[in-house]
Amino acid sequence: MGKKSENRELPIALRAAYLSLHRNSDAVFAEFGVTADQFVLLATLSKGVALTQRELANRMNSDPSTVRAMLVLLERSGLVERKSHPTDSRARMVSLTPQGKKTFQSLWIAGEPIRNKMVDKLSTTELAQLIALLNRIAFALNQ
Amino acid sequence: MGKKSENRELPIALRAAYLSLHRNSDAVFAEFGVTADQFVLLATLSKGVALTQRELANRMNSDPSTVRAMLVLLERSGLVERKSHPTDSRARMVSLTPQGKKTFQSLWIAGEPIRNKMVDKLSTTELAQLIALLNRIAFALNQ
DNA sequence: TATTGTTATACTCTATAACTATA
DNA sequence: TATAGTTATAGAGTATAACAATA
Repeated sequence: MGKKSENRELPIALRAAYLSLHRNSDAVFAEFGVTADQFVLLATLSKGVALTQRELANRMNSDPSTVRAMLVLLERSGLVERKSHPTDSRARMVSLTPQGKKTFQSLWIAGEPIRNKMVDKLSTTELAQLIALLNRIAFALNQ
Repeated sequence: MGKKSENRELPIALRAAYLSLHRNSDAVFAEFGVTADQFVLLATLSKGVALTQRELANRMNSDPSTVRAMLVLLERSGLVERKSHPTDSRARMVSLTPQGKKTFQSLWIAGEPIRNKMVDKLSTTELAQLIALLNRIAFALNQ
């Protein structure tokens, strides 16, 4: 069966593509003192309103204690801040500082060549297919 | 442009799919005392002949010193062994021990539900497309 | 009772740079 | 000179479990 035999290749191909993306990102963001994973956190915050640490962890597919460790580092470098939640005094609202927003803009521009390199050789249709397939896999794995 | 706007989504989708795979794998392999990344190393060795540490690092898309750290752990748990290279006395040949081969077989079986979950909802064509697209992306990022 | 976040803790992966031994 | 591997070192992400405070 074709399917069975290629079953083995998918995890390897997925890993190779992700690691390449991760390494390229780390290399490009290093001059800003930011890691690829920290970029993801900043990008998540950049989308809009402040989030609780738990919401942030959920959206990043990460763990609350992992996110906390990252936030401590990012707070230390002045890119994020944590304020008390208006109604739930257990929670803390995380948001980008002005410097964090500025840095993120630079990071976004610096990362553009990577994003372009990924998609330049793909047609519009292929890109949409790829995203859809990846989302289906992630969904299936989380069931 | 459709392409430009979805440009942003691809890294996120790739990361989400990979992290789901990684977490599922870690969870399943934990009872064997093996991590997802160690599984990849063992799988690379299981394909055939012994490899030098450098070759192993290349095939795993990893770094020689990272691989060394992993090998130290795997040697300690008795799953791999390093013998001197027959002609190049600088190099060391890494291979699975008998116990390593046995454990890998168990790991391979234990991981089957994960691999199946990934592909069950995909047609044969979609699976082949996905693998091909991922490989193209990895290639492009390494240029 | 359940949930948010913190703390303590530990492990793994990652990678650079300096080093040795050899090719 | 270049290469294989080691060592030292450091940092970053990951996650579990126990805990306090609050919902």
